[in-house]
Amino acid sequence: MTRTSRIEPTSAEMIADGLSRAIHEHRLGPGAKLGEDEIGTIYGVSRTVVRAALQTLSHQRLVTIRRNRGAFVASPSPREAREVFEARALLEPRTAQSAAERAEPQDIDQLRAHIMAEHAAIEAGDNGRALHLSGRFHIDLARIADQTIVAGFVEELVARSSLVIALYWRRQSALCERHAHHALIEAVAAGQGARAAELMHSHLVDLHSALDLREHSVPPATLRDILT
Amino acid sequence: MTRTSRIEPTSAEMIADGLSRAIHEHRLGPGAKLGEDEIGTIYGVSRTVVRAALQTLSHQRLVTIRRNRGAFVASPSPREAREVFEARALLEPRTAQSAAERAEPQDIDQLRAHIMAEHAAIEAGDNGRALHLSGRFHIDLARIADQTIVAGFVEELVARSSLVIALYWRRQSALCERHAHHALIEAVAAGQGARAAELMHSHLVDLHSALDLREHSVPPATLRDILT
DNA sequence: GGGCATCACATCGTATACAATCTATACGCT
DNA sequence: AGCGTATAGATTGTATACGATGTGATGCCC
Repeated sequence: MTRTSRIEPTSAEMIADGLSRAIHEHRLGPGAKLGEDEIGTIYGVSRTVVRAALQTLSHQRLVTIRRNRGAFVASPSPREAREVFEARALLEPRTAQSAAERAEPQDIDQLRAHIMAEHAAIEAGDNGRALHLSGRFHIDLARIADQTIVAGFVEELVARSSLVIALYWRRQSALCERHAHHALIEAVAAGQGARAAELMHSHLVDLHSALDLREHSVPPATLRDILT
Repeated sequence: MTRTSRIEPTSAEMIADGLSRAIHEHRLGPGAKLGEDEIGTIYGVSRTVVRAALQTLSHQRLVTIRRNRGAFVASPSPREAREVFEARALLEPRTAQSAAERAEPQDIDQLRAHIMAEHAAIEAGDNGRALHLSGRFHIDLARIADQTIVAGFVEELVARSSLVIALYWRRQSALCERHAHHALIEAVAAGQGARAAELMHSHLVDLHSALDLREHSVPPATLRDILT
């Protein structure tokens, strides 16, 4: 969610947001074609605006644009997948630590609300939404840490993680997350920076180890795309 | 330098690159207006393409786009400036360490070549180019570390650092850089990861402390912009 | 003379039109 | 039949046109 202006979100931003959410919630999978005319018709705008939105998503690495061929939902290679989690393991323990050191009571409330919504989504069987909220938790943590720039990086990495999970997730257990996030909140609420960092690190390692990074388990939409 | 395709760089990419270099080399200062028509005339393309280029730069945070007002070279606030160097201090020691652990002889040669070119630029009094090369040094180090994603972040941060330096640089001494980069190469060449990380950290702290982050020392190009 | 409304101009935002490129089907050849 | 080529359709890349929104100046009123 790249929020450039606070009020009146540009139409291009709205479209980018819509597509972004669809990708996050796995309604659009890696490799899906994003035709300009098609999207334009759906949102009732011209291709000009759609192109701007697709370019935005392309810069966030959520979408791959291939010259004269169009835009597709990105499908990260195993290598990219590994790097995404390496980068997160580098950044997020620090944001968790800073968050623990600076968190105000209202921040804690916000985080707890997040977790509750996440649990609700899981109960309701809405896995897409649960995943989305789970990501937001990490982003909000970075925001609380009061490090805008790093928070931006984390946001991008979380988005890409969603694609990685869509491609390489091994088991369906989102349960481990519950405990991890809960323990994190406790540490943050208690102002235990070092512990928060440690918990975040092991949480990310857990996530990483739940991936099966052997060759594409699910080959992208069309076989042709791989060979092209 | 966002190199999406290896051959045939898109016209939009060429324009973005051109503007990017101009900004890096301080030929375009923070606050400078980037009119679409003006740029389009210069490069001989329509506004459509220019807009795509400006959007790219905007996503890299090198340019700020204000709705219905146009694009301007970004002028980072003191807070942003601080965060840029904080983020670098978080990322780059690690890339330096990895680089030291993985560097091949050819990588060392490349780094040395960079330094020599940098010195040459300084001797020639071409400060803009020297600054640009100095930035490339950090980016190449991240590349050698074989961490594409983190390297991308570093690239963005280096670019933004260039703006920060344009706004907040206190003394004109680029001499300290010489020693710092030289020492870094030695550590990398010797495979001393821990030492490389340490050197990188203190190098960045040095850079940061050479800034004067009290209010905008140099008000942006047009006075009105501040008041708006 | 200072402040405010109004108007002309410049610039941006979006839609549309045309050209370039790619995809896919159909045809002819070996 | 298999394979390569040609042609038609679809999709993207770029340019142009028009409407919307700011910018700056002029002129009026106080």
